[in-house]
Amino acid sequence: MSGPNIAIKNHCDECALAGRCFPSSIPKESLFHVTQIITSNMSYNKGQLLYRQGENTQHIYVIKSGSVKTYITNPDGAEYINGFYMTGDIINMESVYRGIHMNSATALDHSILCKVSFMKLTALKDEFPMLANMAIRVYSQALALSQDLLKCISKKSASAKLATLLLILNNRQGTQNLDPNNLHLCMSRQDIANYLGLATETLSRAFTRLTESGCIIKHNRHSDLSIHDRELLQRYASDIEQ
Amino acid sequence: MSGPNIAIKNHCDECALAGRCFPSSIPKESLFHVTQIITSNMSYNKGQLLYRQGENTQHIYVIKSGSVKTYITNPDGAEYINGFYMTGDIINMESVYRGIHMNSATALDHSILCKVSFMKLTALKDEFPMLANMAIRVYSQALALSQDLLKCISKKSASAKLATLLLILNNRQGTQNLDPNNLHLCMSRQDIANYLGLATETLSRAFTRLTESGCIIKHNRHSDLSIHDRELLQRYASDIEQ
DNA sequence: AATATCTATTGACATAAATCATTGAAAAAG
DNA sequence: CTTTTTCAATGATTTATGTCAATAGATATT
Repeated sequence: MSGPNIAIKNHCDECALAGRCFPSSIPKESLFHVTQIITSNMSYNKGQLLYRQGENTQHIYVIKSGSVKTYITNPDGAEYINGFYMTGDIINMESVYRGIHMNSATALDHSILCKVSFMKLTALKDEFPMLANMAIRVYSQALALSQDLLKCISKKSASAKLATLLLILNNRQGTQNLDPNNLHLCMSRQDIANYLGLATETLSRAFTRLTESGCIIKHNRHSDLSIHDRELLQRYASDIEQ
Repeated sequence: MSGPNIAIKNHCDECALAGRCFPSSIPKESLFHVTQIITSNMSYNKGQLLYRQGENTQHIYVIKSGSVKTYITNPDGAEYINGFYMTGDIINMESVYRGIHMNSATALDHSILCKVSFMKLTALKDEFPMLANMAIRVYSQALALSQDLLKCISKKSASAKLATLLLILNNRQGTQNLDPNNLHLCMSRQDIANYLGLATETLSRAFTRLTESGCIIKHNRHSDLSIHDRELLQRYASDIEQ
């Protein structure tokens, strides 16, 4: 769907993310420097592994389109979802300080990413000091986001957890949808359940509940829904409706 | 307790945290610059509010000693713990990008903090480029840490959650204790329960369980315990023991 | 030192969520 | 187009956790 009809630009000065990405802190006439240190438009299929926890790494990844989940695999096989990321997000920033992937990442949709060497980015930063400011702003935002998502999990009831997640995802998908109430769930029920600390069956019942109460309308079984009564959904999210 | 017998140094070149804090990326002879942009050794009593969510902010805080909790207060009054922080940690980094406190912070013990203006830090960074690298490393580490703590919450059973938290706290307190198995819980049961998404009673029963099974030994009712059977505690943490 | 207050623990019971089993719908494979 | 596989939803039952109530151990106050 997101393939041929969107013209993917190789150069940062033509990229749709321009204002939200690192290059925005660099003068236009110097942008070719950045284009040189990135591997642009890497394409990943749905379900494809981007990287594996424990491997060496020297890059951060910018999601140009699509979506990604990051997760930790325990020795005993259990999988813990760290977060869901989408267009405009930068992933693997937590791995910079040790140079080792702190978690694994898999594409949830067909996704296009840019790969930026943080070594080369550091070098470039000496030439363009604003780049460092940008990096810190991006990091600060990432920290805030990760704390935000935490709210979903510490919530009490299953419906409240799900309602909170739906509101956050809707808020994050923002202007990407035509209808601001539309919501696309790129991850499986199992991923969501895992992330919220619920059994898939319990999650399913929570979906049923939110649907039957009129909060949301499901357009198909998996991924497409719209928020029908936002206020009610917010009440569910704060566990006022039980 | 941590008062008069520990000599608190005002200058960064004399600080015990030297190697782990921002100034470590600056040549010794230039350290006086840093000392000028920090407000050092601010003292907070147990239970004292450091800052409140929503307020304007221009500083990050370095914890020189003591411990701090950060939390979000919902409109409906519910309190969600974001995390527990201790000696060497830097807090409020998530607020840099908007200049507004994203959460509130309260001292859990008598604590001594340094307050660093991030405006002035940015200015100084132009003079000492390594400072930016340090900042990014610190941010990266903070992100990794916040994801680490996430594991506690998404864990299944109450005992598993608690066991995971105890192991993480023990790991983080690290060399601060004489006995590496000793553990000091600076936060209340309610804070822990809130953080783990449990009722205080359920948490209490989890403590009893870990105690009766011989994983841990409690030295008093509240805060002091030691890990007696680490392997068993780790089994509880991965939910192998039910 | 005695009282009051707060916090943690324990017990009894209700309830939400996990588990096991089944059905049904959609997607993938033939 | 049919078959197979995968994934989501639902039902019946068990279990873990939440809730309400009481007790006991600390700390603070008088």
